[in-house]
Amino acid sequence: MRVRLKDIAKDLNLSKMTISKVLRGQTDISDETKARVLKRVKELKYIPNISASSLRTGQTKTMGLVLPSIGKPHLSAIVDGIRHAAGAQGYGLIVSPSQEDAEYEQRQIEVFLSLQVDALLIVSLQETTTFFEQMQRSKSIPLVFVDHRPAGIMQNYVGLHDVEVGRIACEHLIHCACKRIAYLRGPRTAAADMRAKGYRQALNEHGLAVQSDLVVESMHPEESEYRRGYEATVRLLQRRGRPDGVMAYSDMMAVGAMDAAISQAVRIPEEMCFVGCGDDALLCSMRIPLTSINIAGRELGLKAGQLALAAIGGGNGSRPQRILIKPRLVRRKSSDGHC
Amino acid sequence: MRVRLKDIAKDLNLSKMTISKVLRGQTDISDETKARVLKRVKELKYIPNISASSLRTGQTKTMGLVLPSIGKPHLSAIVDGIRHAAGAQGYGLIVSPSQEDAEYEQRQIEVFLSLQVDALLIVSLQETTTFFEQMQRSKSIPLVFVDHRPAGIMQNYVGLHDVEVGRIACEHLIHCACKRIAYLRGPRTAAADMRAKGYRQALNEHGLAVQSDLVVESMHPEESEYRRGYEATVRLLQRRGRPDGVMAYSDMMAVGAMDAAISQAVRIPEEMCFVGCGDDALLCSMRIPLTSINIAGRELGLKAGQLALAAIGGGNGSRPQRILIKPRLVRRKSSDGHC
DNA sequence: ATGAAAGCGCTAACAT
DNA sequence: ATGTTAGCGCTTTCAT
Repeated sequence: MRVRLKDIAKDLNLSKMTISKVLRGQTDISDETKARVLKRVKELKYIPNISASSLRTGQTKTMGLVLPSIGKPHLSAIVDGIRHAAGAQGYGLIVSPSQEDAEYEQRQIEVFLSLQVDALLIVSLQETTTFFEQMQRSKSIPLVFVDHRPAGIMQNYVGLHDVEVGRIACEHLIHCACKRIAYLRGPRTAAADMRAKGYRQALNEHGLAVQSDLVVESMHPEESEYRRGYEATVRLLQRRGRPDGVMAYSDMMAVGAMDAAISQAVRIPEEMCFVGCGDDALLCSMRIPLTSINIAGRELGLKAGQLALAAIGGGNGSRPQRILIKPRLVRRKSSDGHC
Repeated sequence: MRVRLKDIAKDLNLSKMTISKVLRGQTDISDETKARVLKRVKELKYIPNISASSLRTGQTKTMGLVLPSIGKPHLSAIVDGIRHAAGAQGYGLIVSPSQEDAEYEQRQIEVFLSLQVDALLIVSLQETTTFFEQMQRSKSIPLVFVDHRPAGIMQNYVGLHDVEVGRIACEHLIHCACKRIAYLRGPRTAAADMRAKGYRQALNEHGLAVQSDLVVESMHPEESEYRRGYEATVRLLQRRGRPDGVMAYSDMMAVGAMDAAISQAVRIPEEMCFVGCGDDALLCSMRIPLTSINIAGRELGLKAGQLALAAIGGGNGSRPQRILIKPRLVRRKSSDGHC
């Protein structure tokens, strides 16, 4: 049987209350007993039963994070940030992947609720926010949406400043003296639209025309990102007035794009500069090291965690917040020519 | 306040006992009340408090999984398998990343124990197994090591049959009529040694000599895998009697290796075949689609989950098991020439 | 077929 | 400085 407070108490001829007090750092205990208790607790490898204490206190000192998948490098940094924020306040973090399935996501959330987590962070797949509104009607624990925002959201949200992603990438290419900047834009999502907007803004602000045929949509969404980047670039290179700068929605598309250029003997970065997005350690260190937009995932996670903690502490007094993290550019060789 | 059994009971003029029985599918309840209860439970979005029930039953119907990182694609399939096994028996799964930190791993395990999970699955970073032995002395919940095995382990273990990884890759190249097969071997770990062993076995069994200069160690472990694969292959190509088959410890190394070959105008797969390992969807669909060893992560996870469940059910009667999953080859263009 | 009482391990509030 | 009592939400056991 697992060691309980009662066992330690009996062992030391004290009441379990005393042990409990020591463990929670109450001050009305003599230094001597405190030391004795701590010693024995360690020896016996006592591990408190959170279920029991939460029943009494209504707190588990644990936050739950639901995310779509375990395999995406970019989520890793976010998790790390959240974990750091949680740990700093003595909170634990438990995670649950929803396997890219919106319905499964809901079930995971229920698992967390039944485990009595004190706050819930969600990289959600839901398109709308109705499920969460219903949820908050019955039981209201702090809720923080991370990285992905369902439409019409009113709750806490910490995400990426997508307009800035597009703007920063584009401005960098402009500073690299690029005159004809192509954008391999990603899927038709709200986030992708924001990035395209940033791209256009940057061009405008620097007096460059937006040429719509330089913004390339994926023709075959079922293809790999690599191929999509590759083929889009092949087409761009056939254009009269070939682009001298290419920015892509993802690192993988950028890698595909660079390969297309290489295969046509285009020199990088002298003749053409490239910027990816994601700053994936693996992809950016291939062939020609790729300049990329770092999503600042750790900072994002940190902010999300802090927001959750504040909401736990602040009761319902604190109103929903919306925080956008600014990405930053990481320069590498793919754009280091004429900068 | 969250809805409790008592609330539903009051609402329906029943005792909370009756509600509890309905929820757990006891049979001594009239169909009519059962229907009434179920209806109301749904309407009120009742979510049971696992903390409370576990206190009584000693079970949370939840398994915990500790893994080094959230960002590795290969772990994703494993998690999926475990989750599937768990779900099939009505168990929940919660995950916790240890951020590649062995000490942090131990703390995560304690979080799970204090949360009262019914079983623990671990992709461990520990080099030895002493921490776990101590742990099991005080409180013995089922423990399953997954994918990575600390030295001298006596507990349940489900992992990859690493010898087979090396053998299958090598045999495939042999069947592709390769005569001089190089191996870009990975780190100096037990798993990597096993794979090298499989490679040698395959050569021996097919009457090919093991040429030690065809087994390449990473010279600069601080470099990216891509670069290591690239540079190793450049050196191999300078060799008198250049290899006609290359297998690599990872997909990324194989991609680097192929790039090196391409840059020297070697035709793939006509002049040289390549096999990677990991079957990473992204990497294998680049440039020249890469033949790779699929780690069968989902099956691995499934088995691990089932083992954990069996251990929960079987009490301590069931003795530690060791299960090795056989990988399988996924053919793609990089080795599809003269097969 | 339904319900009352007791108790799981812990802690808030109140003695001593 | 230490201990007692009661109760968190649930389920086990035993009535009714």
